[in-house]
Amino acid sequence: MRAAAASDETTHLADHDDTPLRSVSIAVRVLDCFATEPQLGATQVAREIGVAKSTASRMLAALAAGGLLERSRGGRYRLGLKLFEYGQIAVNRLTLREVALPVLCELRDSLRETVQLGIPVGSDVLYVDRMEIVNEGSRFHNGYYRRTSAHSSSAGRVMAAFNPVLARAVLEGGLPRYTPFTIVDPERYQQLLRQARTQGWVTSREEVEPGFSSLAAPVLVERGGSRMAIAAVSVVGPTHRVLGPRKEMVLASVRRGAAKISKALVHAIGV
Amino acid sequence: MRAAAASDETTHLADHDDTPLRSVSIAVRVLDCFATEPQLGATQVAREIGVAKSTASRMLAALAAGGLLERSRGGRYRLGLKLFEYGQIAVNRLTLREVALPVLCELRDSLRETVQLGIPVGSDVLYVDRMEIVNEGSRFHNGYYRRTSAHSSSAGRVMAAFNPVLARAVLEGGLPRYTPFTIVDPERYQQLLRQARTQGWVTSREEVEPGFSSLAAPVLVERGGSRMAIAAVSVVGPTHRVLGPRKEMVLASVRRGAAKISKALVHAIGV
DNA sequence: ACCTATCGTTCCGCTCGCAGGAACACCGAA
DNA sequence: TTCGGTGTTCCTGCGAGCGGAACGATAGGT
Repeated sequence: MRAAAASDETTHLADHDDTPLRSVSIAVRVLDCFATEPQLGATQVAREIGVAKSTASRMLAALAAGGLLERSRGGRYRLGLKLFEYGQIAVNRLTLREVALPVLCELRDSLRETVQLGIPVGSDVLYVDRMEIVNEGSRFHNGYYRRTSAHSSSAGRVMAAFNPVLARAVLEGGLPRYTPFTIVDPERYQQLLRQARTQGWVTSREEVEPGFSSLAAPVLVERGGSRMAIAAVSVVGPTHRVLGPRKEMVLASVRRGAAKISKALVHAIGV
Repeated sequence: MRAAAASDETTHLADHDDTPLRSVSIAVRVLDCFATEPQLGATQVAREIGVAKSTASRMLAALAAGGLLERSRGGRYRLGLKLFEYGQIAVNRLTLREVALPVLCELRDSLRETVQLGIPVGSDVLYVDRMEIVNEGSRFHNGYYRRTSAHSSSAGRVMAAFNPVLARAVLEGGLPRYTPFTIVDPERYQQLLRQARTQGWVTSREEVEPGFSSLAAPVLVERGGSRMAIAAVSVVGPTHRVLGPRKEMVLASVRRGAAKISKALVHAIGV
């Protein structure tokens, strides 16, 4: 997931030493630690990024003073709500989201299933919007809005089919396994991409989380003469509900919604 | 916001002079600039926080290298999507949100109006969840999830009624005017708080945005023998839809939902 | 097309903030 | 209580980074 330093870790500070502002760069790396672990102490952070314990402690205190981190009981730290606040500002600049909102709402209401809007980030898909419904009992708690590897989710795969940059990033990043159904063979994956390219949609049968499946259609924009995916609309729910008898109906709705967003984006400037 | 450290101690006007990690503290202040202005250049940031232009430029470059900022055309910067990603992680640790999710979904579906879940932050209310519906044409575009002054929104006022800390923060922070209907008189405000305390709910008639009104009920938890508001459920929409003939029905649903969340929180540990 | 005002970036030297190690305070478990 | 663990603080030298000025690039006014 941290594609930046994926190549070769090598504890000596080679990884991106061209860093201006050494302490700021350390601060960012401290923050990055919390992407995988919900809460951490000074010692663990120091070990993770390879600095002195005192340095980590000071850094944590400084970030907490700035509101980017918060203290939890036991002197440990966790990401602060200020990040949520700023994150909302960041994501709200996407006109994509604004355009997609009514379409996603309508989809959610007519299908009565959870609807997502994902965009490619590195070799992952980041869900920038999600319209939830109540799932009696079980819930899709893959974590809200977390990044997901683009090869296993339907949204990621359908975007890769229509986005060479993403496809290459996925293949270079490898295909980790999440469930027994996850596609991990690059050859098979590319075959699925070709298939997706011709049919214009993708399903993912319990490849991310057992019991849950999804299907997705791409949001396409004209870019340099060809149509490229900049986002995808996906519907996720218990397998029997989205890939069972309702599959054709759900699929038609999702494709129609994605197409509507694509069309609306033509008249919008920017992404 | 910075009110956290503004309690009383340390030096008088040097509001951030106690800084550990000077450059990290500057970096945070740079980020803070983007809370009000969507995109900024080095010169504006330098002027805003009072550092040399070169310093601001280096800081912006470092933050962009870390993904907290992104470059936009024209060499300017804006908040990066990584903040959104981390922000989601930060907000997902709130068990409040998890508990509230099904209730909010149900409210949204039965009322067919936009439903929000807010928590107090400083003297503001921060909306940590929002269930949207399609509002034909006009939309409540107060900006998703932005903080709102707690005195004018129904969620903020009902929380203040059941949360002395928030009430004091609001009164100390002043009551800015947003629309001709905004309550700006502290005396009148406190009277409304007393009224809210007895009736257990609050309405806000176009006090935040013309044409839109809301009503809210508090999420209460036992804290030190008395019941204190830690959140509020609010419904917002065009005035005639939420405060018109449907008002009593909407109000009953909101109060029932908030009570359900309060009850569910008793059996949950943490916040 | 020229010129100019203003932007963002880079260079450089002096300085002072900070990394690092060790000592300290503290908590929970054995 | 002891002990291994934590987070925090104190100190010092050294080098990272701040500020000022110089440099290209860009845009708008003329």
